Amino acid sequence: MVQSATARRLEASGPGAEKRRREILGAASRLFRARGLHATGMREIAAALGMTAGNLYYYFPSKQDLLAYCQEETLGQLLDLARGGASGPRRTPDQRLRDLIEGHVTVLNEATPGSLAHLEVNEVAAARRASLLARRRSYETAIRRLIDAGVAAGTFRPVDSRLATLALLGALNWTVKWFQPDGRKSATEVGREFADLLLRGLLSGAPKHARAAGSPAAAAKRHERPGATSFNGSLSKRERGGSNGA
Amino acid sequence: MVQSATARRLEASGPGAEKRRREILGAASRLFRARGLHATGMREIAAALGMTAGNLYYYFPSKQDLLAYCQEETLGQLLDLARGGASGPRRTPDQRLRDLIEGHVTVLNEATPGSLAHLEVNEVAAARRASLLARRRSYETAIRRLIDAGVAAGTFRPVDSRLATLALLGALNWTVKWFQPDGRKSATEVGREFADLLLRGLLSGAPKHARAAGSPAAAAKRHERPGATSFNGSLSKRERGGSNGA
DNA sequence: AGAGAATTTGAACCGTGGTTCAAAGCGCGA
DNA sequence: TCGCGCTTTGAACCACGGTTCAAATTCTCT
Repeated sequence: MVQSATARRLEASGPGAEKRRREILGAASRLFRARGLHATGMREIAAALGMTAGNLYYYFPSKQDLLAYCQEETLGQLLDLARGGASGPRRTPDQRLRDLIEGHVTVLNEATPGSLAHLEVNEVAAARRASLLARRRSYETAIRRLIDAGVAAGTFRPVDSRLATLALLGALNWTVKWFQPDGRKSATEVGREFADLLLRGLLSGAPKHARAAGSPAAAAKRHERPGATSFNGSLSKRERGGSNGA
Repeated sequence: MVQSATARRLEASGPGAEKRRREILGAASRLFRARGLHATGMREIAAALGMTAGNLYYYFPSKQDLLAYCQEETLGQLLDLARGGASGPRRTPDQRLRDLIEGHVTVLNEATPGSLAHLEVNEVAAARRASLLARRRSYETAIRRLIDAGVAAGTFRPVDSRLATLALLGALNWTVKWFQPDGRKSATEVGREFADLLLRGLLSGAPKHARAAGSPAAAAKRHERPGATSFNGSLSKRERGGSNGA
């Protein structure tokens, strides 16, 4: 009960310590994202920086903390983004939302230090999760308010801002699953197109939208798929790892 | 080298076997989704059905297979959906896309047996992953073609159909992260609103969109956040599990 | 009832991976 | 150069969880 103050002072007090921590965080983040959270071991993270597994524990108390800090980092950047747009002079909600979308994609896919998204939030322990969720909620609220403002101003159609926010965030966060730095488009470009897509939608001219007459989810009702996926197919037991593409 | 044909016949040949497998698959799927793939152990899945861990191996050769089958199942339903819409008489691309969106959300969030999305694809071993990725690609292509068709017909604005598909799928797949069966809206309702949102976008009237004059991602450049997240905060070591909310 | 197959059990095996720790290195001021 | 903290090491610890297996139980058909 008294070890906290004393025992903890022993760890990482030097000048380069903070920088070192950034490096570790960076490597961890990169690996988490590339190979998955559970697939990356502490030894692996350490090896990526030419150091030893046990040495990591001189800078971070646990893997959990590594993950938590990654998320805090990213979340911090996103919140900065949201706040930054808010402080600007008089900009319309749609302009601000555009920038936010573009920035979001950029932060998630190009930012160097901690690029791990909200993904895997439930992997962090309860105590830390609470803080993360609170900040995430804050970010989501910011977006939602922006949409509400747009609706109030008449710029946006009257929509369920909660759902719209969720749809928006889904599209944006999902980018980490497929975006490739050496792909044909930069993160910022993707962000720009996404903004356009989400704000203007797909439809072109005056919507001659007749409510789909057919049965919408009727096809989904075919649950009884006879022998669709036979279980007795060839099953190669055991097989591990390998490189994972996008 | 000769065990395959012989040894495997010993497993699960009875009449109720197939039904049993469905049950297992269902429980696994439910748990995977609720507590996360790695958080759910075989013993847990077994316990959920009142059986024993080792008993599962009488029906499935490995946890990997459990996961793979879950994904195959879901993917199969989605492909059915895509094909179903295609076979219909003369329906416009936007109508078909609407239905597909609605169906997608429904399948992912209400379907009983295997509701695990494309998520976690890289968790399955190489051999099986290949098949899954192929089918997933097939599904994505179907959507993309739908969009292309819509563009060709003039119903949709000229967009990068690849990006549009990705944005769409992101929004849809992300629903599994927040959707709650006992929430205020059913999966189908959510799907319907999403369809509307994605097809029509947020903007209302004639877009008086002046290209955002300000610096778009300028705020994102603030990487040097001074002491924003101090690392020396209180760090509670060790802490495990706990219930995870959405 | 009884034989043989289908199913289930429970305990043990075992690799993996997060974590700890005492014993070195290393750097720098005195 | 000596000493003293900051760092790093490497090996070992240990629990967790997927998996195996031989024995026990249940089911079914005659």
